[in-house]
Amino acid sequence: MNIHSKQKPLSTQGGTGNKRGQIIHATIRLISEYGFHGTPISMIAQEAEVGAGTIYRYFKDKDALVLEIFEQVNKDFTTTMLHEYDADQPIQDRFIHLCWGIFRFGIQNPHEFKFMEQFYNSPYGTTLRREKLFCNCGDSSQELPLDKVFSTGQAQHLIKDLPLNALIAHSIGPIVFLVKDSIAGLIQLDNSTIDSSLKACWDAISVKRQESDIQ
Amino acid sequence: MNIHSKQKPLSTQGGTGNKRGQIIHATIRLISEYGFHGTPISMIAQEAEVGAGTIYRYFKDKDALVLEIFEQVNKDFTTTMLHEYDADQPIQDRFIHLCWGIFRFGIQNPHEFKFMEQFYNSPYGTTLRREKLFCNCGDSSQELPLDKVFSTGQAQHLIKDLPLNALIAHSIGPIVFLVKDSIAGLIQLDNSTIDSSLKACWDAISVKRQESDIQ
Amino acid sequence: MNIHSKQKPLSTQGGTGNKRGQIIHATIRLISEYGFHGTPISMIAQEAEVGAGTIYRYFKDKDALVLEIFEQVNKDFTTTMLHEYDADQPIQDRFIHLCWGIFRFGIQNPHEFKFMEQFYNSPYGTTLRREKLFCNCGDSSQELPLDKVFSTGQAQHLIKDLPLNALIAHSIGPIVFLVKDSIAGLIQLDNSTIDSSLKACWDAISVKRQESDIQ
Amino acid sequence: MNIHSKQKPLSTQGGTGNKRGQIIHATIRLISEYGFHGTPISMIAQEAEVGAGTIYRYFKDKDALVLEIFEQVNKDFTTTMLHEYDADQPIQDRFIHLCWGIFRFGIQNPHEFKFMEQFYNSPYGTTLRREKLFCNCGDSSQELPLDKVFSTGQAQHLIKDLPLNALIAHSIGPIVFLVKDSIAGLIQLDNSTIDSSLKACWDAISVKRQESDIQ
DNA sequence: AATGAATGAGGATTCATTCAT
DNA sequence: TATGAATGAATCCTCATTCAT
Repeated sequence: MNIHSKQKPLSTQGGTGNKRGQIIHATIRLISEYGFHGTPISMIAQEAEVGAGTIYRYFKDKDALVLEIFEQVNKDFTTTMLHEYDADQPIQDRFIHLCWGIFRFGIQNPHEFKFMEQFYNSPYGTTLRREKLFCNCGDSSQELPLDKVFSTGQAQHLIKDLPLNALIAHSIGPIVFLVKDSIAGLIQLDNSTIDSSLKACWDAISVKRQESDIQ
Repeated sequence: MNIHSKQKPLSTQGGTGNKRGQIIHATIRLISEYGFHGTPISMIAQEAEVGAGTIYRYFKDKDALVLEIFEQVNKDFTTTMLHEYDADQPIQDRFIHLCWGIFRFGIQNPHEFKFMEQFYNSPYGTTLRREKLFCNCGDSSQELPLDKVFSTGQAQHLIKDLPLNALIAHSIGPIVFLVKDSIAGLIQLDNSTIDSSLKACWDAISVKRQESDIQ
Repeated sequence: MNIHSKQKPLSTQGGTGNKRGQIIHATIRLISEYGFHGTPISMIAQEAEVGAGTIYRYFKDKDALVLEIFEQVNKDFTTTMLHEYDADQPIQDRFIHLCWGIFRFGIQNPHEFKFMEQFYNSPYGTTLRREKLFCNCGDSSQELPLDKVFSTGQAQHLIKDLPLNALIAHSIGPIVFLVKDSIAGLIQLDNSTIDSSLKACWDAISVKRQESDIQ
Repeated sequence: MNIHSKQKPLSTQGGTGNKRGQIIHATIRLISEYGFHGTPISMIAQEAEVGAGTIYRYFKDKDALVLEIFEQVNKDFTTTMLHEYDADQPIQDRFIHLCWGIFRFGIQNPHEFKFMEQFYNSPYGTTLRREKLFCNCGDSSQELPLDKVFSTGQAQHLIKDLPLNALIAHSIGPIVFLVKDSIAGLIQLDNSTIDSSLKACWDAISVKRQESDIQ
């Protein structure tokens, strides 16, 4: 199976019913394209082929709709990253695997990816970040896998001694840019391009042990 | 003078009057925080301590206001990047200089920086990108300095043979992430952190000449 | 049945619902009195006992509301004129019949009549006239019954050889004035007054056959 | 001198100064075209090449501006009608003379004519009419010349025994229609057309003495 | 006297949300 | 349960009027 093959979007697997799924999909598609404020409930209702009032049977209000979708999409995102992930592999392999997951998710779920971007660049996102920082409420208490890779890699002196945020910036930052460009049609993300990009990411964060040490 | 020292925001230097400047600043501050659609004209008027109608004396409508500010901020951004830039320096120095400029601009003009981010993540930004791509109208015909560095660096086999978009992703992507984190208070961007981050960016895109060449 | 007896205004017969009819009636009443620009949507909403937003469920915007009403009223007007009209009658009878129709319509539908006047004296009306003149688009291609009467009457040398516009001016001009005066309470339009007015109209446009014939 | 020859508009002869005249002319031109509500003060100021505030030096507010202009135009209108009027002539000649005046005024002062029309078809006009009716305030107490012609003509059994309003409707109604059509370019009002139209007006209101006399 | 920048009340329109069916 | 008509608060924008210069 190729990275570009279509697959049933994760975000509705396990949904409680059909209408709910239709609403979620419509919301993702529309918000990913027009943004939160550019997407009226009426438009969602129409795209979902559902009455406007029906949306309020499933979600308290527009905020709740978006928030709930974000959490679902975020969960799906993590799931994709962790698919076939083996924590016993070497650090570099684990890093590459996780980053591949981001590419996979973004390419296979462009709407969901852009939705997340919209979300992070909205007041929601800011609020969420702060909450994640200051109170460890929610289920975000568990250490994220990438963080684990970084801390372990640093302990093994494979990864540079940069702040965690910086390591994330140097690995996820480029990928986000690339996936967005890919969705916008500005770049063709074939496997070799992805491979060399991931190599570049690794170059950015890894200690260049090989050159001096080995020899 | 330190990177963190405050300075008069560029975007109003040379403004035609006081009210106009107040409006621009208020808009930048508010949109950087709440986004375009989350910032009503009335809120701008209040923040600018100006009547709502006054805004329309200076700008045709809300779109024109935002567009004009974006163009000004973008110009200021380029100016900051190119400050004391010397195209005769070695590629790596030029790369570092330009990237430092981004950090400088983002740290000294956090509102402007977030404003630009909001802009690029809105339908405006999408449109703008497409226009830049398909028609080389406007004054965007001149090659951007970073692009020049990349193409020159590639010609000298100093920089990896990645697509231009990918090179940009690997240099600007991390910086944008870091500046945003810095503005959000999630990381302290002191000079040494910036230096090591820029080193990481260079590692990502540069050919590791040393290893192979030396031997 | 007397000319002055009230009757259900034509313009809502066959309306799709109640609210729509309320909106139309309120609009006609208010615009007939205060004019297009003197009648805010909020006033229409209040008069129609309807939320302001409701109006936009039925009409795209204020222009569409007015335009649609005008077309309906115009249609009703024509219907009233042509009621029991017999094209086989002598010219004078046909002329009188049609003009009586204008009186009937104006007296029984004073608001609609003044609405039409407002419309014709607004930029809408001017535009409409020009369109009618220059392109025979729409369904205005069919000759109006009064025009037919005039051309036929001229062919029979019963009606003066004046330009069509002049004939219309001499027949409709006085009637419009009279109906407006009647609505304003400045004149009592009983049947005998109408009869003698119509006789005057006929005198204005008809060839005085009698005199010459006798001699 | 031909009816179509240009002449200095009456409405500013004897004005107190230049600015005032400019304002009045601009207002007439613009309101005649766009209507009262379609003509902002700012537009008048621009057309008059005068500061917006200046208008308020000469007129209390927009209402006063329009009202005052109307009174002036109305006075000019009467003046035009009465120009070289001889109350000792036969009734028909006097009638023709006065009606000719209306044509003259309308053709030579199309903006003023349309302004008056706009005025009469606005709430102002309605109000004015009522005031004219119920209280004989203002200087409207004097009998209008046309009224005098009608009453005298009726006394001489030359003019039909119709209500005064009806006589006005049958004489002014057609003329107003014709002048409006002329201004709109829908008809060419040369002298012979005007003559025959006035003949038609006379036919409408006059007793057909000839027929019966002959017998 | 003349100006036109500044104001804010008021107008058109949108849209999240409710509720009767 | 599902609907979509109805609502009115909130938004963008206009424009009559004021007032400092």
